[in-house]
Order: sequence, then C-alpha cells, then structure tokens
Amino acid sequence: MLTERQLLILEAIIRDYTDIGQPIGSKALQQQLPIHVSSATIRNEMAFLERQGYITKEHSSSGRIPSIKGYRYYVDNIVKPTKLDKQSLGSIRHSFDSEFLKVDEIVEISARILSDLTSYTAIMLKPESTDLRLEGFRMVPIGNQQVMVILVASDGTVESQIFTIPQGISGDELELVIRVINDQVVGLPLNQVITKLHTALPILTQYLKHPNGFLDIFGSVLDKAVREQVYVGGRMNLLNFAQSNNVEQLKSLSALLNHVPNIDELIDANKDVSVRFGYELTDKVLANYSLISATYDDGHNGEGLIAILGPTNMPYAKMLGLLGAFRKELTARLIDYYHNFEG
Amino acid sequence: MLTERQLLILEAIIRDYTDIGQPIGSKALQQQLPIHVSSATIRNEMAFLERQGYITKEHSSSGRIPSIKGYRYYVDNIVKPTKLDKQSLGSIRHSFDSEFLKVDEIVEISARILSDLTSYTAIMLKPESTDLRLEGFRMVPIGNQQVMVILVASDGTVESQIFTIPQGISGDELELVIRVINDQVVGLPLNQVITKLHTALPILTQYLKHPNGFLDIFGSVLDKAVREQVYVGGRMNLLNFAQSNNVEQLKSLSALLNHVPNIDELIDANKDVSVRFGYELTDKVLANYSLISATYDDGHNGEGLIAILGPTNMPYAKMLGLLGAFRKELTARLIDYYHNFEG
DNA sequence: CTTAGCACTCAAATGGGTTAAGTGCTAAGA
DNA sequence: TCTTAGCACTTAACCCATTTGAGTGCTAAG
Repeated sequence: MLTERQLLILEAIIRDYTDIGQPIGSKALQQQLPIHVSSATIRNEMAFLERQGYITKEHSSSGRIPSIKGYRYYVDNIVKPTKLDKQSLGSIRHSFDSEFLKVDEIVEISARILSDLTSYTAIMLKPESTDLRLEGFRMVPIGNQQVMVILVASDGTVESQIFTIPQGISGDELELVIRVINDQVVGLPLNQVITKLHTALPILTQYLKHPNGFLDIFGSVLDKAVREQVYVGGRMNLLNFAQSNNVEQLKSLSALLNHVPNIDELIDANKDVSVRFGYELTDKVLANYSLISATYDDGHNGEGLIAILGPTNMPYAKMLGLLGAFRKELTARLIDYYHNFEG
Repeated sequence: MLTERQLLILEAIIRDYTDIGQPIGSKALQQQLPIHVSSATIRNEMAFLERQGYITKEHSSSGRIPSIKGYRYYVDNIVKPTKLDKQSLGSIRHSFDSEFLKVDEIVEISARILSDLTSYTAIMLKPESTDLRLEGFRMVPIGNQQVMVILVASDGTVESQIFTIPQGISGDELELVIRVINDQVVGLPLNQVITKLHTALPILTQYLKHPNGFLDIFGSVLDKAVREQVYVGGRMNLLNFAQSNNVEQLKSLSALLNHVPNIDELIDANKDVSVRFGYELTDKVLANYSLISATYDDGHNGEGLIAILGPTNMPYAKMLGLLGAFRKELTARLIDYYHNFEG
C-alpha cells in the first residue's frame, strides 16, 4: 500500500514524463509537488517506489520513469479523466451533423475525428452484425444493359452494386429472378441467403450460375454488409509518436494497422473504457505503445470498438476524458440513426 | 556532345547510384564497364562530365553522383524502359479482373497496385468529367421513411444516396417531384442541374427547400460524380524512400499528398510518360524527389493522370517500363468498361 | 591518349576528457 | 523515527583530436 506522499510522487512522475518524455529527477519533483520536503526525502520515496516496481531508471544515475506496473497502477487507481473541452466537443458534434451519413460513414468519420483530436492513431471497429436478415431486395434498371441491385438489411443498412446483365437474358427472365428472390430469400438471415440461393432454387441456376452473375453480386454485397470492418484514422500520426528513427518498427506497426488481429486480446471486455499496454500483450510489435479502448453499443448489433493507439507515455487523463466523451456522442448519434430509420 | 565512352560512364553512374545510393568511384566503375581502361582514364572522363555539369561530388574527395542535369539527360536520351516482367503484368491484370468495378474503384485500385509494385507512392487522378449530362434519375423506396436516390450520368457513372423523407410529404407529392425532375433536368449538363432546380422550378421549392432536402442530396451526389478525384496509394511507402530521419519533411510530404496541388506544373503534357524532378519545381517540398507520370485517356472524358512519387535516384528504366505498361492496361480496362456500358 | 604513381582531401570512425544531471549513502538534526 | 545536508559516485552526452580509408587531381612517362 502506498502512502499519500508516495501517490503524489508517482502521479507527478507519470504526469511529467507523459509531458516532457524525459526521466524525472528528485529536484524537478521537489519544485512542483504541493508538499514541501527536501530532494533527499523524495529520493528516499523514489527508492521505495522503485523497490516496489512502480518506477524504474534508464541507467544507474538517471532520473526515474514509470514502469508498466506504475502505469497500470496509475490508470487503475489514480487517474481522473479530464473533462473534454467545449471546442473539441463541438467539433465532434459538428462532424456528426449531416443527416445523410450511413453507419459505415459515421464509423469512418469517427476514426478521423479521433486521430485529429489526439494526434495519435485511431482504430474503429464496426459492431459485428449478427442475426441480420435480408429485409428488402430491389433491382433498378440503369442503362441499356445494367441494373442496380440493392439489398436492404434489417438494421437499415443498404448496399448496392451495379450489375451488367449477361447477354441473352430477357426481361421476363429477370422478372422471374426478382420474384423468386423476393419470395424465397427476403426475410432470411443474411448468412443463409447465399446457401439458399445455391441449393434450394435449382430452377434459377441457369441464370444465376452465369459467369459473373447474380450469385457473385449477392456474395460480395452481403459480405460488405456483414463483414466486421475496421477503420483506421491518422496512420501518419505514427510519425508523431513512434520511434521515427526505427523505420522497421514503423512499418510493422503500419502493417499491423492493415490487419488488426485478435481484437479480444486487445481490450478488457469488462469495462466501458480500458487501457492496455503493449508490454502486457504477447505480440511484441506493440511494446512501447498503449491502446486506450472503449466499447460502444448502437442498441441494434453487437458492441463496436473505439481505440486510440499511442505511445505508452500518453497523457492518460486527457485521453480517457476524450474517449469517454466521444463514446457517448457516438452512441447517441447511432441511436439517433436507428431512430430515424425506424421512425 | 558526349562520346560513346562518356555515355557509358554516365549511365553506369546513374544505374549504380540508383541501385546502392552511394557515390560511385572510378575503381568501382572500372570493374563493371564493358570497356577496359584504367581508373585514371575513367577519372579523366568523370572530370569532363563534371565540368559539363552531368555529375557532381558530395565533397572534394568523394565519388560522383548524378546531377539533375545528368538525370535529365539520362531520362531524355539514354534510358531504355525495361520490359515489365510477366508476374507483375499478371498481377495488374488480376487486380482489374472483376467485372463489377466502377471507374472510381478501378482508379483507386490502380493507386494501390502501383504503389505495391514500385514500393513508392502512387497518385492517380480521375479524368475530369467535362460535359457530362444527367442521363437518368431514379428514386427507390427502401424503408418506411427512406428512399434511395440514384443519379446516372451520361458516361455511365452511377451515384446513389439514401434519403430520409421529411415528415409531412405525401406519396403523391413525391410522385410530382419525380415527374418534374425527370421532365425538367434529366438531359441537362450536370453543372446546370442544381441551378435549374433552384431557379426554374419554384413550384417544387416547398419540398426541395426542406432542411436537408433534395437539393442537398442532389448537390452532394452530383459533386461526387463531377469532382476531380485524387487517389493516393502507398502513403506509408514514404517510409521506404523519404529521409526517414527528418520527420518534419515526412509530414510535409504527407500533407502534400492530401492536397495535391498544381497538377499542371507536375507533368509534361506533351508526353505520354514524363519525368519531373523536384529540383525543377518551384515548390521545394519535392526537392530530393522525382515524379514519373503518365496520362491515360478513357476515350470518354479528359485525360487522367498516373504518377509515381519516389526518390530522385529511382531506377528509372524499371519505373518507366512499369508505368508505360500499366498505362496500357488501365486504358484497355477503361475502354472495356465503357464498351460494356454502351454495349 | 592512356596510365602508373603519388600527394592531397575529407567523411566517418575511434577514443580520451569534461560536464552536468542525478543517484545512494551517511551522519547529524528534529 | 523521520528528514535533510553533504558528498562520493555513475553515466550519457558532448567536445575535440587522431586515425583510417576511399577517392580525387595532377604529373610524367609510355
């Protein structure tokens, strides 16, 4: 158990270190602590904190830096999220303002807003759409030989795709295709639609199996609607915080962002907002980095994920405040979205 | 005028320098030149080339590196584009394979392919769509309160947008809107559509002017179709070739990519494939870098632009070969696209 | 015109000396 | 028992001189 003074010192070390990025010495601490003790006393306390594993040194005569245990203790027990400033809140709301945004776009925009506000890299996961059904199907003639195929899912998601009608299919045949699809697969869960079209409707296969035909269209469009999608904002912000002299590391981080793995490992599912340190993860690419994540629930699908990837020495108080507020705004915006759709 | 031997030496210097990135000395040249002369002779020739301004030194006793004049002479007079290898050609064709791609997607994919094949950064400009007309207009009911608005341009471009019907507009009123739009603005050039809707159809304004109403939809959708669009592939490849120790420069390059300026200055419009060196440009952000660009013509719109941004010491022979071949493939793909649309 | 030979140049690497920030420890004071 | 002044000690960072090696220009002979 840490004394009041030790807590003060640990917090000050972390706050200073996340500010200036340099090891913190006893004299620097002395000057800014609210209590007045000599630097020798602070050194004693620091030695204690080091024995307990909360801080560490870069070399035997350097100042102290927080250890992972120290960071962990700080984010779990000490930190108070900073209230988000009016201006940032305004810019979040402004970005969500348009009524025409689809869920995908809202999530994508979110990644950009977050990376802009933090100068770090933002990762957004769209909620996994389980038990979606195919609610509607339209086919709209566009040009001589083209139609637009439109699929509407039960959550209001709309996907569309232009499709060139193969030579030798008459209008009547198309009518038939449309009718059968409406009768047979509208209402089915999305993941059963393709199977049903493949197996249960042999009568259609002569049209459906045409190369590059309907089945491909359906497949790719359904895929788009169902697939768990990851949006990354501010990739280039890596340059702000990653060790820019180590190009190899920058590249592997960048590669990681293109293929975000093991989401479950990256978050603490028990909390609305959680902090994971790269050192705590098995994948050592993320050592030196820290992931602050929050879940959000749009009320219609599974949980989505918001995450900020930054250096281990992030200003956690500010980031946690920002992420918490953003989480609320996003959830409100999504609920509003579905409200519009249903109302 | 340069002698045969001087040409050989200049070419070898450039080839080696683009390979290894180090100044080239007389002995290294001696070993690989097809002619057999002493290093002293080569030194004499190098001194001559330096007096003429084709090569230069980093310091008084270093090997030689090409000057901009040397690069310019090389790309204008010496270089022979390397034939693209079968494998790369295959991967280009494979990426263009799907029949369902829209022009935007083809161009976007192009940026990715090019950056992957070169390890540099690719910039693609969609042809500016002048004199497009609005060829078709559809409105498809989707949910209780939503319709999908679909606009078809005369080149086959299709843009769509979900639209929530304002409260208090009846089905009959919507019918009226649709009919008037079909009668009055279908067939007009895209850039006149909005004006016409605004001014010449006061009868509709009560519906059209509704907050977040049709006019906004039309505006944003038309905008998407007309706007000159820039796609950038391989931003992260900057890390491969930009001076990675200079984070500031990386950022300004990255910023440049987000707002590609003065296209006309960047290309030599007289050639299918051209090379511009950053040092030749007024904007000094691009000093040290080189832009290989090619135009392409889809036969329906203005010219589009393909460009590769890399270091000044790029392997030009290979890059020119690649870009030339890519240009052909892309043009063929686009012609095929429009053929499908019209056929 | 070519080439061997040689003095010369300069960046990069190496290594010693100094500085400054910071520590741990000890002994005295409250 | 806790706090503090004092001091010896450690180490990265910086500076500066020296060495090394790759490469050049020039000269004189073939």
